[in-house]
This record gives sequence, C-alpha cells and structure tokens, in this order.
Amino acid sequence: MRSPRNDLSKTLTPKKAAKAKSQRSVAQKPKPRTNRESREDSVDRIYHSALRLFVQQGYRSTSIDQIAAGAGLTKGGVYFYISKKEHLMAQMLDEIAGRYIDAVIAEIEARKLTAQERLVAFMHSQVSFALECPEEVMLLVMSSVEFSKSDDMLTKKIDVIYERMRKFVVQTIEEGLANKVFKTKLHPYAAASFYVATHDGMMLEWYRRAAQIDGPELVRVFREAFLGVLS
Amino acid sequence: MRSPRNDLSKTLTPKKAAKAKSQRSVAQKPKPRTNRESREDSVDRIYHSALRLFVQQGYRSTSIDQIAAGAGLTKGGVYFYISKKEHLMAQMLDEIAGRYIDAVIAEIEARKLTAQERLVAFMHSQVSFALECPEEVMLLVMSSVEFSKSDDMLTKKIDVIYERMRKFVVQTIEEGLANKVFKTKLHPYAAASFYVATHDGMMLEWYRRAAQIDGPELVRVFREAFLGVLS
Amino acid sequence: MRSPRNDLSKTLTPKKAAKAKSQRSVAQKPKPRTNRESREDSVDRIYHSALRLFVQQGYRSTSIDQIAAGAGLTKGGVYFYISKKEHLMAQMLDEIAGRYIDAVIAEIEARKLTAQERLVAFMHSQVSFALECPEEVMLLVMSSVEFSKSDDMLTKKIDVIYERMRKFVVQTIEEGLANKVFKTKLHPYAAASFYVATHDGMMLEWYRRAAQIDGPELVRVFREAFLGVLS
Amino acid sequence: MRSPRNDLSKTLTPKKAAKAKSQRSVAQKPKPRTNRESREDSVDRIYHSALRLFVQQGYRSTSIDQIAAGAGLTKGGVYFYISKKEHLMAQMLDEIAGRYIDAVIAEIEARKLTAQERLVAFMHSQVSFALECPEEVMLLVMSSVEFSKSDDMLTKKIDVIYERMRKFVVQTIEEGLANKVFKTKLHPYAAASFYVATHDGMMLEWYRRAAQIDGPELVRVFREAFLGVLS
DNA sequence: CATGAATGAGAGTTCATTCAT
DNA sequence: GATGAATGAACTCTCATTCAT
Repeated sequence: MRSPRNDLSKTLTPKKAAKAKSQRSVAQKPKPRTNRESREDSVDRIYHSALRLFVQQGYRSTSIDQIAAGAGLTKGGVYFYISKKEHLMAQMLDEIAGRYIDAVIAEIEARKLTAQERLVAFMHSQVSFALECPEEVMLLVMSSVEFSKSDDMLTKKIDVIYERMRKFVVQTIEEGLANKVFKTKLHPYAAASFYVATHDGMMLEWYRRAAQIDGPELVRVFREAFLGVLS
Repeated sequence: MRSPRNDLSKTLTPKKAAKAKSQRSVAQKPKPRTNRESREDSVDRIYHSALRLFVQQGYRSTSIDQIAAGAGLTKGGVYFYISKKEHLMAQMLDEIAGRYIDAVIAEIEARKLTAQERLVAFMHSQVSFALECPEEVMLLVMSSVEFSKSDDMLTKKIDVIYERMRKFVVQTIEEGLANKVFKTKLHPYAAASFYVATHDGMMLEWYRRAAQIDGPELVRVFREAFLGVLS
Repeated sequence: MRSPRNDLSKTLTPKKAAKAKSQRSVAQKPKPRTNRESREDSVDRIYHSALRLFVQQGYRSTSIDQIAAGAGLTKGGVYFYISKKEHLMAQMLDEIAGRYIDAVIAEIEARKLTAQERLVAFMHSQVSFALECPEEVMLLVMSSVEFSKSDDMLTKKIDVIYERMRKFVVQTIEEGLANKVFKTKLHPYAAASFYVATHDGMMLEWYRRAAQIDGPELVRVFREAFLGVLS
Repeated sequence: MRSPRNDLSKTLTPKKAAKAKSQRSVAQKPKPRTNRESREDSVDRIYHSALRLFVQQGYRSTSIDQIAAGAGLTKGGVYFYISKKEHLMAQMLDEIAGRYIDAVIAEIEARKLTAQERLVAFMHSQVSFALECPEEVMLLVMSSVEFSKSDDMLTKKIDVIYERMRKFVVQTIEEGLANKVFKTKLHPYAAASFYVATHDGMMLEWYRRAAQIDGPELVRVFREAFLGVLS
C-alpha cells in the first residue's frame, strides 16, 4: 500500500554513480540512522547493483538474487522496493532516457544555435554524459540489442527512446538542409541512422576495449566522420 | 559412444541459408533416403532453426525446445546431434568466423592489392556476405553484446574473432601508412576500433530498421566515412 | 511484553458489523481522543477488515497486507495487535461461536420450552443472527470447508464448534423422542447431521446467490423440511 | 510441442480411483514396460495425488511439490504433464462435471420418465456416483466454496457447472408443475436452490463425518425432505 | 535416428513474521 | 501505537540435460 514501490531514486547523480563503480562488488551497509536514509540508501544500492549487472551480463541473465547480493540485501529485501524485475528495468530506462536524451535535447533547444552547432552540441553532450555515466549509456545500447524484435514492454520503451534520438537528428538535419548549412545528398533519415549506428557502435567498442582505447580520439573521429558525411 | 556429436555440418552455403529464411517457420522433413542424408538434413535444420532464434531472441533466451520445434524435431532429437547448447553456439560462431573473416581475408591476401584496395575489398566482401547471410553476421554482432564481459567459453571465442578482424585492419593500415597511401594521424588501433564500431553499429541499425532503411546507401556512407577518416 | 495481544475486542455488536458492511472498502480513521479509544478502534477495523476478506477470499488466500489496507493500517500495525494470523482467526471463531452457538443455546435453555419449541427457536435464532451478521456465519461455514481434515489448531477449533451445534440438536431430539413429541424413526445423530448439512448448504447457497434468491423463502423451506423429517 | 499436455487421462474409472485411495500416500512406481504405459500411469498418479490433496487441503494450499511427491515424481515431472496448476484443476473439474452432471442428465433424458421419476433418478445417480467416487464430488463442492466470489477461470468454470445442475432441477420441476405432478407453491428456482443447498450440505457433512454417519440413511432423509418440499 | 519421460537446479514472486525506530 | 525495512521460506514455473526404449 504505502510501500515505496515505483519511485526509484531520482537523486542519483553522476558523482554517486562514479563512486559506486569504484567500490567493491558487495556494497557495504553504512548503518544509516533514519528510516529515510536507510531507504534511499537501499534504493541506491539496488539501482547500482542492477545497473552494473545488467550491463555486465544482460537483463535476462541477471537474477534478483544477484542484484540483492550486490546491494547487500536478500531477494525479499529487493522486492520490498521493486514490484517486478521488469519495472526496475523500465524505471532505469526512463531515467536514463530523461537524462541522456530529453534533458540534453531540451538544453540544446533552449540555446539559439545553428543546425550544425546543434548537432555538434548534441554529440558533445552525449559524449560527456557517457564519460560520466558509462554504465547508464551502455545499458541503453546493450538493451537495444537484447530486446530488439521482442514484443514486451521493455522493447517498446527502448524503441521509443531510440526514436526520439533519431527524430532530433532528422529534424536538425532537415533544418540545416533548408538553411543550406548542410549540402549532403544523403536523406536525413539515412543520416540519422548513420548517427545512431555510429553512436551505438562506438559505445560498444569503447565498452569492450576501454583499457586499450583512447576514448577522446575515438570521439573526435566520430564527430569528424559524421560531419564529413553531411558536407 | 552413441552419436556423431561435435561435427555440425560444414556444408552450409549462403544459398541454403537464404533459402531457409524464406521458408515457413517449421521446416518440413523431406524423408531423405539414406541415413547420411537424413543426418545432414537434421543437422541443417537444427543449425538454421537455432540461428534464426538466436538472432531473434538471443542465445540465452532461446530454449532447446524452441530450436527443436523449429527443426521439426524434439528436444531429445536435438541432443542427439549436440552435446551442449554451448557447443552448438560455439560451432556456429566458428563457422561464421571462418566464412566471414578468415575466408574473406585469405581471398584478399591471395590477390596483389594496395593497402587501400585491400581495405575496400574487405569492406565489400563483408557487406556482400552480410547481404547474403544477414543472420550469420547478426549472430556475431549480437553475441558480441550478449557475451561481452562474461567469462565463459563463448565470450573468449567471440573476442578472438573480433581480434582477428581488428588485426587485419591494423596491419593493412600500418602497411598503407608505411607506403604513404594513407596519411592519417590516427593511430592504426584507433582506426581499427572505428572500423569495428561502425561495422557493428551499422549492422545493428540495419537489422533493427531493415524495413525503413536503404541498405546500399548506408553501406556507401560507411565506406566514405571510413576512408575519409583515413585520408 | 510490548502490546495488548490476544484480547481482540469483545465489544463488537451486530449493529456495528452491519454498519461496517455498508461502509466503503477502506475504513476511515476517525482520530480518536484517548489511547484506549484508538486501540479499540484499530482492533475493530482489523477485525472487520479480516472478516470481510476471509469470507471473500478464504483465510489462506488473504494476506496480512490486505487486512492492514482494509483497516487503514500497515502490516506492522496489524502485528501490533495480533501475534499470528492464526490467532486472529482463532479469536474470530471463538467470538462467533460464542454468539452464534453458545449465547443462542443459553438463551433457549433459560426459557421453559418443549423440545419442538426449542428446535424451532434454535433455528430462528440462528437465522436471525445470520441475517444481521452474515459474514460471521459465512466465516464459520466456509472455514469448516477450508480447514476440514487438516491438523492445525483451527481445524480442531472448528470441529469443536460444530460438535456443540450437533450436540444441542441431538439432545433436544432425544428429549423430544422421550416425551413423544417427535415420533421419527430417524436416529438423533442422523437428524443432527441433517440439520448441520442443511444449515451449511443453505448458508452457502444463500451467500453464492444472494442476489437471485429469496432468503426468507429458503428459510421457510429449511424449517419445514427439517421438521417434516422429524415427524 | 508434442508433449502430452492438456489431455489428462480419460481412462480413469471408479474402480481405479477406489483402489488408489486404499494405497499408501506415496504411490509406488510399478516400472511399466512401454512409454505409453508409463505415461498413462504417471498421468493417473498425478490425477489421483492431486485429487486427494485438493480435497484434503484445498487447491490453493496444495503445492505442486506435494502433488509430485504423492505421484512418485518430482516437480519437473509433474510439469511435463501439466502446463499450469490451474489447468490441472480445470481438467479435473471438466471431467467431473462431465461424469457427475452431464452424463447423468443425458442418461435420464434418454429414458421416458415423469418429472418426479426424473428428479428421483437424478438424486439417485448423483448419490451412486458420490458413493463410488467421493473425492470427485467433494472436489466440486469444496471448490465451489474455495472459489466463490473470485474472478479467475476456475470460479467461472465452477459456476457453470452448478448452473447446469440448477437448470436441470428447475426444468424438471417446471414440467412437473405443468403436469400437476407437483403442487408446491415454491418457486422452481427456490426449489432448485434448496436442492443444491441440501446436496452441498450433505456432501460436506458426509465427508466430515464419514466414520460416524450412516450414509444411506442420510440419503434417504435427503430424498424425503426434498420431495416433501415439492408436494 | 529419434522420442518421450523425467530430473534438478534455479528463476521470479509472495508473504508471514520480526524488529529498530 | 504504529511504521517501514528486511528476512527467509515457500510457491509456481522453466529449462538444460540425461537416458531407456
């Protein structure tokens, strides 16, 4: 009834995320004084435990038991906060979409920029976010693979997120074409697909080879390749 | 010893694969005359059933029952040919790697080409193969996501395959740089990563949006972007 | 010791019960002045919430959470008053037995009546009570089904209650036979079983088909059938 | 696919049922020679194990593990035959309804009888069946309590079964009234409710007190009471 | 060559119960 | 007097795997 279901922490910040990642696998429980602190803490630990595991092993291969262990709880403890595994994932995706797509777009729309500047700003914002919260972005990319062509709720949710991303690119390119900023013969939809393809591919490659890869250099290549295609 | 395990058909050809795709969901059993034919037939049907399902739903979400149904067999029948689900996948990956990476490279090495020509030939060969056997290539790409950062045998196998792909690109670029064919400042490893990233991203996007996308156009963009980066 | 366990309200009256039924599903909390009032109030709300749910869904299918929600409390709040779900049920059965069997019998014994008059009075009293507190009676009948042939405490308790009912009927019939008021060949035990059977069956049918059934008519049939059998 | 789900044994006969009941709790596995025998045997053991447990403890309180243990199988073994616990119950109810209601009615309709004779025949057939297969009938009666006022599939199924029983009684009484065979003032629907009520009540009482009760005598009382009410 | 029966481990989920606050 | 967090056991159901036939 009054259990705190369905309102996963909105308080997660990149700092916290980064910190959590550097801790060891089973989070320590810092004996919080108040109930409120204890709740926020548990929610947070569940969120990060799930995030890490979903990215590492995939959503379907991650068990609630593993999430619980990573959060220093038992299965039942996790279910005190989430009503369904699917909902946990859905909320994670919603939050990520909000911060990685919607917030970024909103911020760009708020500024007065040319089409080209907006595209570049979009790329930079996404890259910055990915540098701060790599797992969040990876969750998106990897889920888009794990759930492609299924028919559950999560598939739809992910499709919608990607659609928003494509739409922004398409609209910006169309505007750029109208203003003669871009002069490519490429259809805007194809260009958006190329953006998404490069985005996903780079994230994957970066995740797979973080140790051996020079992130900034890859990003620079990404930008040049994409803008090159548009000119 | 009760069965011919571990020797999945090497005889699969792209034609067959393409044909299989256009057939109905449950393969018919055409009453083959000899035992040998019957065996090869079953192996074939298992292979294609598994391939289709692995790509559609992912390896871990595909049950032996589903594979069997798709092959017109029962679970036990499938286990007559495969010893473990993992082995089935391993053999599929081996075969795909052989045809999609090794054979392609071997053929290119056999011809006398400049570094640039070799790169272009590589891209074209991969794209041609992907057009003929899209599921095979998708299996590779999607598995590389599903199994990233795990520690099973399949993860290692996939890593090795990708390593071979990267190695060819790196060596070719290095040769091109030595011969002054390429003049990029980009580190060959970064360029190879960009190749792999774009490759995977494009395949994913193509698979996700086959209906809405102009494949050839995307491929052309791919080639131009990549070569642009190298010059 | 932390709480006034094991002393569920004896103050419940049929009026209250009837009133509660006509209220909305989640009882309101009327901010009682004193602690005592508050306690009695919560106890009352728990009692009625549980009663309604046990009858609707059965004891085992009703969760403490549901009871708590119906009483406007949380799980923990309910456990402040009850020590075990089983005890809550046990106390409900005790109270119902007291009012539906013992009080009724005591009142009849207090009057000077012939055997036949006593039987009729018993039937009428039970029917009147059932009309006022249908849920209480249904709890008894339905529990006798849910717990038949188990071996927990509740099973025993219900058996005892039914035994008291049968015993009264048997003794009254025996007396009536001795006084030549009844002249049936039927064994008193069989007649008592027939009484109980008809009682339970009618209550069930009435509950199942309250909307389509003419209660008073069913009751009249009950009385006539039973007395007919005895003459 | 080809698993034998959803076709629970039609071969169960009263003899077998009676025999099974007299065996000890965990059925022995008689090492059947053929697959077919083994299947029928397992299905049979599951059916009887479930029937016994459902009647003893109720459907919801019976776990698949208990059913499996009673059938000499493991949980997985039971699930090889049933797809869902709910389906197992549904099939049991269907079979019971077929034999206890439909077959009985069909047989009576086939004979040329007066309304009164048909009612008596109906009662006798039901009683005979109950003497041979008491657990089957008890399952019906007890389920009607366990599932009253729920909204699942089983509730609807049980309602339909009871409706068929009521309908036969109503139609027969209406015919009897038309032919002046019955002269009661009682509404046919009320009479049917009385029939059902007495039926259920008697079955319950008989089940609860089989040891102490003279079954035939109770049945005779049932018939006389019911016919008395109609005259 | 293949089936069908069966196992056992583990998944997601629910819930009575405890307890610090 | 009551809350909210948490546990642990039990439940339904799935699935890779084995094996007699």
